[in-house]
Amino acid sequence: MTYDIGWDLYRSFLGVLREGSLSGAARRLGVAQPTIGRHIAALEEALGVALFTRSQSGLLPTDAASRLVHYAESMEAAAAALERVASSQGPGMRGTVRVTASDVIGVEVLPAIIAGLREQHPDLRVELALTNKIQDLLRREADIAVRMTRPRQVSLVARRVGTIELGLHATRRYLERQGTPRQTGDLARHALIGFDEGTAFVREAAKSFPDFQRDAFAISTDSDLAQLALIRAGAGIGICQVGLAKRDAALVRLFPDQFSLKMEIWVSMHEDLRNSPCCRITFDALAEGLRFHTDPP
Amino acid sequence: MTYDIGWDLYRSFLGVLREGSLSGAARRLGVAQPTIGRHIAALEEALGVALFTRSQSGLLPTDAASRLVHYAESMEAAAAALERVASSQGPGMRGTVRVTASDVIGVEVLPAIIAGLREQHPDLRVELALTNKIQDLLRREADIAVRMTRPRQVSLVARRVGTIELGLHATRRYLERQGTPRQTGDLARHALIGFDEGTAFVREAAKSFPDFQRDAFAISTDSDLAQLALIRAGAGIGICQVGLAKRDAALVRLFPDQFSLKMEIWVSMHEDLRNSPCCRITFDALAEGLRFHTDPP
DNA sequence: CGTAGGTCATGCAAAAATGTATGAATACTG
DNA sequence: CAGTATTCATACATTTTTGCATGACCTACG
Repeated sequence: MTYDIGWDLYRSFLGVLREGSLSGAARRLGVAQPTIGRHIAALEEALGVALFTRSQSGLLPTDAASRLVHYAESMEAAAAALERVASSQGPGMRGTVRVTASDVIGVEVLPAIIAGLREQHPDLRVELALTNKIQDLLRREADIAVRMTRPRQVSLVARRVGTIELGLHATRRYLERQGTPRQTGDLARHALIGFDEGTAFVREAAKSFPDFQRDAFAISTDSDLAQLALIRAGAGIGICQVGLAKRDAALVRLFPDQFSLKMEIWVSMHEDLRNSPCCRITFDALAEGLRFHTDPP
Repeated sequence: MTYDIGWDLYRSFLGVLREGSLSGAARRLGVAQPTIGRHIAALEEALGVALFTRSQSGLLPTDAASRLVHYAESMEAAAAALERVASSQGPGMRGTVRVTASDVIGVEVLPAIIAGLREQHPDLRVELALTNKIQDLLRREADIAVRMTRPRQVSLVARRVGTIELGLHATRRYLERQGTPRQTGDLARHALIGFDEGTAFVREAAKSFPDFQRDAFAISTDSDLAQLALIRAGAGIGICQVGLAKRDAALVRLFPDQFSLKMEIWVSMHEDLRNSPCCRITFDALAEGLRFHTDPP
């Protein structure tokens, strides 16, 4: 039934969706622009559906095309997973493992763990996908996920490695210049660093802290990394992980009793991957490394 | 990263896995045999892994290849789902819906429901995949599943439509010839129709009925349809759905009190498909039709 | 308002993939 | 045990696909 449409057409389709133009997709896929154009035409012909409205400035996906994105992405994820598994065949601990985590964890915590892991296993490749969007382990968009929430899906092996505490911080230097707030109400007179839109979790959590609200923020960004960098640069007072702040002698924690937010850290992967030595050893290394970094559960 | 391996290679790879030979895959995919051979060679080259051991009688997948099957199947399922969604674009109730169910349900119950549905919506195509293996709705191997167990996966919409009772049956004619067993112990002297290997569920259920055990079966098959046909043909005494037996005046139920097994019937689909008119209307038609056919939950 | 940089579409040549035909080796079968 | 029907591999012709070059068009910008 599906044997008359070449799968390469779907690859080109996805490329055009990603890049928004035939030319862009051609560059990305390493082929010529007319080739992509012909692929799209062939696919539209085969499916009997218009996928894009052509224009000189690019191609705009139709509603029909938008409804098909997900499936093309599934194919891509499966192809990528297949390649990763294939790369891990052969003797020794060789192969590629794709790990997803949040920005901050990925930048501040994981590098040391991964470095240690790769020191022991030089043939192990690690792909680090940093995003706050939860990637789908079932679709194998990633092999291993480090997340702040308990995974709900079945057929995942998940381990709770510890908890991370968030707290209000600023640099010593900032506080010397601007004065140290004595009570939470004083925060209103300070440069607060906060979120812009924020995730559902963040918005919910913020409700508990009436002095740390959106309209009070002097600087707001949804990049957790930028918030951390701003705090470190002495731009003001913001929230970051207590564990990270402790490493940095220049950072001071404020109102540790009133401002405290604890999150569980989970490492999870698809249960099928238990038999994959690479994934398993990476899983264990992440769990152990994070256990060391975090507070006990 | 995955942009140097054409997806068509995976399609050929899957074809060879399915058919066990280059020639077979070529026939299935509608191309020539050397083409498939070159595809496999190219894929092995690109992945750096031997996928098959060649022989004159066909190709034997290596362990490495076996570990990759799943991902190629995922791609195939995604491609098929994409095509189905594409086919449902456009005005009116048009499109293709893939329904999976067990053999017996699919042969004895669903045809009437599907016929009625298609009478109302002639442009609706239905693919009926009959298998006792639970197809993965998340991978979109099917759009809608009719199953005897409550689906455990999240992100599925599931409706319990009723219960089905299984009981011991035989034809009136058989009983006239061989005599009607008066007590369950008499069954040992009869031609019992039962399962061969059976599923985990069946083996578990069978434990409750000491007189209906594997070593007592005169005829055994794992095809539920064959069992039903054998009962109808008067070959002996076997288990079938009470609802089906009632339709057939020639069938008599035995030991309705001692032999009774009730199963819940669930209709489920991926929650994303609620927005697909075709899937939704098929889902509703199946739920309503099955509700009519089954006993209340 | 003209230039620069981007887009897609088209004609033609080159390259690549495919198909056909054939050979060699194995497995089944009467 | 010979004959038939498989299989995969190879050589060569053909078709298909792709790439290149170009033109037409739109947008942005000085």
